Amino acid sequence: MPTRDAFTVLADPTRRQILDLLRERDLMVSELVDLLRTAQPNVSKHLKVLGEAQLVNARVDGPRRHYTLTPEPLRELDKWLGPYRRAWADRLDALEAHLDEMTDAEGEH
Amino acid sequence: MPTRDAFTVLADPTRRQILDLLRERDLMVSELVDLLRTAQPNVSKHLKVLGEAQLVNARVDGPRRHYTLTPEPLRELDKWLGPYRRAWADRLDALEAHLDEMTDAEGEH
DNA sequence: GGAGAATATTCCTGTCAAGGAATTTGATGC
DNA sequence: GCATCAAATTCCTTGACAGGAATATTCTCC
Repeated sequence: MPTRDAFTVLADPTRRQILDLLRERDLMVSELVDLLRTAQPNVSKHLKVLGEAQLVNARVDGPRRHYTLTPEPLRELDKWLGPYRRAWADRLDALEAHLDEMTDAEGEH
Repeated sequence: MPTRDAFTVLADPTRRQILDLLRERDLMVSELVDLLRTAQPNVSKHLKVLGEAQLVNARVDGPRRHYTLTPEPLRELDKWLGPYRRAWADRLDALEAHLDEMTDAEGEH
């Protein structure tokens, strides 16, 4: 099974919700089940996918497992986003320039 | 059909490639077909999805359409990423602190 | 208005992934 | 060792979606 890339993993809303929850604090599976109101096997399955993508890590504690967020892979996403940040900044600049131009023109006649 | 969110739209590698290409300059469909080496109908379909997600915009020019990147929706993604940036910065800080601690301990004996 | 170009749409098929139900594995305490 | 709790795995069904092939639309030019 080809391990899925970060984009694919994040496409699922339940998984994003899990990550959001783990940002606050570590949680064990049963806690996630309560918070997400979804069946335990599904939570486990999503955690497995997240684990394969290195986005979470499990600390074993007897029969329980405490899951921790390991956000490093998200830096890749951040990196991908970089050039686009520039792109939308440029668009904002262009918009501003355009507005300035209109204001100038208005002042002129 | 419920229009897909940014995460879902970006999960497809071909669509990301289209966005990457449009970052350089506007392109018409036939140019994208050449660059992507994929069939024209598929390109059109992906462009449609990207358009619904407001990630691209078409300028009509006779029978051609020039597609432009409109990166604004990506700001949402950037926003989602925000708290995680903090999270991984914290983790780096913790790591550094830990290394400092080890160095200190080493110096002490 | 007909031909031909550029692009969009439709139909079809295969694949993959999510969720439900049931079961299994693993660890603990008695 | 057995009952029990926590979590993982398996099996199944269903829906979504990407890609291919064929066709339809829309515009331009003569």
